[in-house]
Amino acid sequence: MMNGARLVELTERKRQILKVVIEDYIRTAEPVGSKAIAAEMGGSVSSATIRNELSDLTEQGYLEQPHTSAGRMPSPKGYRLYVNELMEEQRLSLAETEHIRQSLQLKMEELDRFLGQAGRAVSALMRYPAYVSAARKGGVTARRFELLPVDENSCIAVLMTSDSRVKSQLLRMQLKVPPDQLPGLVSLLNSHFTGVSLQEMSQRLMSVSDQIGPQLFLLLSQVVAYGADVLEEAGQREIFTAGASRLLKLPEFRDADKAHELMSFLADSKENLPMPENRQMEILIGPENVSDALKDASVVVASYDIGENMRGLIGVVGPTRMDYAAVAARLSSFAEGLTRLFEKKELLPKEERE
Amino acid sequence: MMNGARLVELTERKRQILKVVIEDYIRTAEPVGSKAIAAEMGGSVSSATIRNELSDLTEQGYLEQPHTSAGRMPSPKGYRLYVNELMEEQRLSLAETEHIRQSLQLKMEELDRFLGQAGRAVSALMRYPAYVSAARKGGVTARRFELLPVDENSCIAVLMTSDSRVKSQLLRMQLKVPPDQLPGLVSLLNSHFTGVSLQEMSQRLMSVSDQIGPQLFLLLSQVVAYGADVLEEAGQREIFTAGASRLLKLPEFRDADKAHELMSFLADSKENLPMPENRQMEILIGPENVSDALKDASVVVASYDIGENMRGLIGVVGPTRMDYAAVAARLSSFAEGLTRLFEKKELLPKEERE
DNA sequence: TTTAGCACTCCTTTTCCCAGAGTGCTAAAC
DNA sequence: GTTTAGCACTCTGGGAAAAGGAGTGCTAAA
Repeated sequence: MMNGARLVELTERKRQILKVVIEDYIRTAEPVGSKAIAAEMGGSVSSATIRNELSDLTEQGYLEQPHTSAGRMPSPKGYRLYVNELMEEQRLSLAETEHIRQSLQLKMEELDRFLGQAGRAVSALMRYPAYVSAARKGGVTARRFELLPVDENSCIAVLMTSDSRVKSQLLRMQLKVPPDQLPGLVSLLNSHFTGVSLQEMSQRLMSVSDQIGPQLFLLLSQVVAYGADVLEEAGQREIFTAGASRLLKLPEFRDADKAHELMSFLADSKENLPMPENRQMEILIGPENVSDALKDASVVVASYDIGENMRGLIGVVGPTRMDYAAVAARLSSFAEGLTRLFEKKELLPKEERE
Repeated sequence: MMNGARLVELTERKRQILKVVIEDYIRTAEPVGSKAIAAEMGGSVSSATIRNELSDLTEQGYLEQPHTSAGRMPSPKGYRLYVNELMEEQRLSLAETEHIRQSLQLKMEELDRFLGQAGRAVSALMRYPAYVSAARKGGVTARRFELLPVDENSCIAVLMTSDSRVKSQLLRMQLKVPPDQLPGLVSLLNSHFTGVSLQEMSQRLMSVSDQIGPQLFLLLSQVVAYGADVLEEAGQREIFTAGASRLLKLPEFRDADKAHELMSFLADSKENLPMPENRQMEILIGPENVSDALKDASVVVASYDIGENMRGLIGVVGPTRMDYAAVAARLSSFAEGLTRLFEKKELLPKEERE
């Protein structure tokens, strides 16, 4: 309904003018004047005409004036229209696609480290701060336990999770357990503590307490506690941010206080960054952001798949006048690349379908 | 020899004046005038006398004047004397010691995560950016391998390193290997590939190539390659930085360009941060830093022990006028706390002495 | 409906000035 | 000989005033 209204609301010329204003403002970070617009539109109309149009656009809330006799700059509403309708999908040059492809060709060792790298790459590419996260699609459970004896006082607990990640840790045993008792414990673990939720695990721990001896039970508790730790951690999302200092290069963040606010938000609030769950890509403009620190900034965020079980988000933070077309194009290309990469590399091999 | 010279070079009163200037400047970030000094010294001498002394101190290079008729501010040489001789070891209040103790009481899960937390804690405590790293004292070798069958196409490789860390990964096998062949492979791994350097490992891989069948050899290579990866990574130091945005609160970094330079240095150059190997604590003042980005900043860095096999560094970056006494006191307390913490908690249990 | 012209507004930059803080020197006092 | 008071001089920081400029809105004519 809003869209229909808009199409009537704005003549083709007004839309064109709006587009010019926004793209100019994106480039220069300065309010745009009628004369500049007239020039940019090929001189087919005079600056006076433009002024009339600008007046209308301002009245309708697409543009703003910092003060009476300044040029115009886009309002959030203006940016929104631009992003929805005016912006041309930017095509990436071959060179650039190649560049993105290459920056993904990094050694990917562990997911955490890799996400950090991805964040830095995106930030470098966009020249804005970026953030990355990965989250499990569903709940994670234990798939398999294993215990390896080291000596009488310690053993290694190995845990494979339902998303095929393997974690292990050395455990010190409070009470000595002879190595030949371990296999029994392992089968107990695998029969009772796999494929169940965290809560369920602690309940089952209680229920088996009388079936085995105290030393074994102590060790069992340790292993289960470790497993619970791993699963809990696996269910959480960690967020990596990169390139926050790029903000300082932008005129709108010359003011140290503003920059500080946003930067410490990026550094600390690993929680409140925009995380749209549904869409493939989302653009949040200024006040559309919930978070207060972001109210003068915009966020472009895309999602990508990590195999079949996980989904990640990768976002870019910039000033409201950020070059939405360019950022969106690159980010979506990057996200696609990530999805493909995780398909191919099988960092997390797909789970057997049951 | 320089020290001897210095003791003669400066009268007690000059030293006192120097101290007042530095501590004033630390507080205010403004050049200090003769009158203020006279007042702070209890009015026992007049400002004129102070001026004479200041003149001398400036000539000797301990103080600087931004321009002819401004107050004095300390030069790096002045700070150096202050740190070496004038600064009083600051005693921490009980409350503060307690605060430090508490900020170490965090869940420490994995070392990486923990170091990140420690960095943030230090940065919050000092109100300056901080960085943390951990490095193995000696080379790391493999201590023990294990292979756990998953199915015909994959198995889990577990590796325990000489510093008692356990790492594991799921391996996809190119060629099928029946599970009952694994034990033999494990004993081969443990007899030939433990306790040796990375280079040695690849040599031995060659030498055993004709002793076993091709499928087994392929798997063996995979495991050894994984082991080499782990060891290599374990030998590297990663550096965590925290609180970089605090720079923006300091008057000397109001200039966005300066702040940007230092901040991106902190974010990127995980390599070039000051890393004194020997001392317990080190203070590097302005130009004493090798790195260019740090030439207008100072660094206080302390080392701590992680069990018996590792050693870490924790540093604070600030303006040259940073409050050396306060930072040094807190940092050293923090480093001690870390050392004790790692002793107690046995995150990395001490290695058996052979 | 478009355009030229013009008066007007408000920001930005520059210039100017001045108060204030601080120095260095000199000459007297201790 | 050291310390101090006094004084002339220097330099900065900040604010006011002025100049400049970009841009608008309106009016009247094309």
